[in-house]
Amino acid sequence: MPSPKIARPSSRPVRSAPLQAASLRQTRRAHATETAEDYVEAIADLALAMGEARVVDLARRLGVTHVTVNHTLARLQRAGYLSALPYRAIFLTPHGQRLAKICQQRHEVVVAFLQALGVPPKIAERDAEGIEHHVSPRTLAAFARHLAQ
Amino acid sequence: MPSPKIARPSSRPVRSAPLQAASLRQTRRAHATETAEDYVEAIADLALAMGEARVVDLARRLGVTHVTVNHTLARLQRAGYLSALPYRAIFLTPHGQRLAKICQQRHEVVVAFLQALGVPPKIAERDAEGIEHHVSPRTLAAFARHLAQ
DNA sequence: TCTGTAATGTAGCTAAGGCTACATTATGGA
DNA sequence: TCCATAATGTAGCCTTAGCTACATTACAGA
Ligand SMILES: [Mn+2]
Ligand SMILES: [Mn+2]
Ligand SMILES: [Mn+2]
Ligand SMILES: [Mn+2]
Repeated sequence: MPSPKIARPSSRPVRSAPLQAASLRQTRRAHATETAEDYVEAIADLALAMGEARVVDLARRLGVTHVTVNHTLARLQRAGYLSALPYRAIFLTPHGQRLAKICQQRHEVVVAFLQALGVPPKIAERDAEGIEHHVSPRTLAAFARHLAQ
Repeated sequence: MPSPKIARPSSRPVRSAPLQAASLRQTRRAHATETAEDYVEAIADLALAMGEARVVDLARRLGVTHVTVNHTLARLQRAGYLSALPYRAIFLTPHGQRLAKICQQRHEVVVAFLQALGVPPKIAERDAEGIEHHVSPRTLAAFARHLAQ
């Protein structure tokens, strides 16, 4: 063992090790589902806007190459979020549709909330794309409450 | 080419493909620096609380094994955030200290802001751990403004 | 009907960030 | 002084998520 372990001389609010560890675990868990959330949301958006979701459109919207899209779609199909046949459009399963709806709504609330705080629209959109995945139901409710004045 | 590309029959606010792609790129960029931010913040906290930061303490606080800590520390050392010698404590470089200070302050603002909205402390802490990395300067300023009433 | 080309798919690479299992070192206390 | 053991380090594995380069397919229009 190194040595002292004396009490901290600090004044800053120091989170306990267990709470911080739990928080970081939760953040990593959120990142693990983040890709699924963004993909199903984009697929639902495209289906609504253009009738169907194709790989190129997804690649354009997600800012990645079509190779990355293909690779990820295979994983999401294995996970049961969507179905796809070679050279055909992509369709959400009921499971994927449920997730998409939740994500669309949460996305809108986060963007609206940031804009209500005075954040410019494009910056609000940018920040929301990351923030949304770390907003718990309680926090989302607080955002909605604030929006309703 | 598939076919129609007819105008969308929707009413939902649909973000443009370029804006959404840019937002997602920014989110991925944030995730790339997120580990560095959490590590230097934890190292600064530990240095203050216990005089020095050791691998076991970091592992406990970050909720990962000491192997993961070692691996990541090697990368962060290469990136110039910290210095470490085998079997010795870890120290932040001036570069790392600068980043740590920014992250500590931002973290506190985000937590305080969520709590001010009525989010319970532990949930605020949990969500903040993820949200903080996606809060732009403009949004952080908006949070601070709201805190100052 | 045929075909040029856009869309889609595949092979194979990189890096980050996790892990278990095992090896090595440092040191507090007997 | 010396050693048990906690701390630290290393080897090697996995998954996700990017990429380039190249192969294949589908289909709109000539
Ligand atoms: Mn997102
Ligand atoms: Mn979104
Ligand atoms: Mn964090
Ligand atoms: Mn994130």
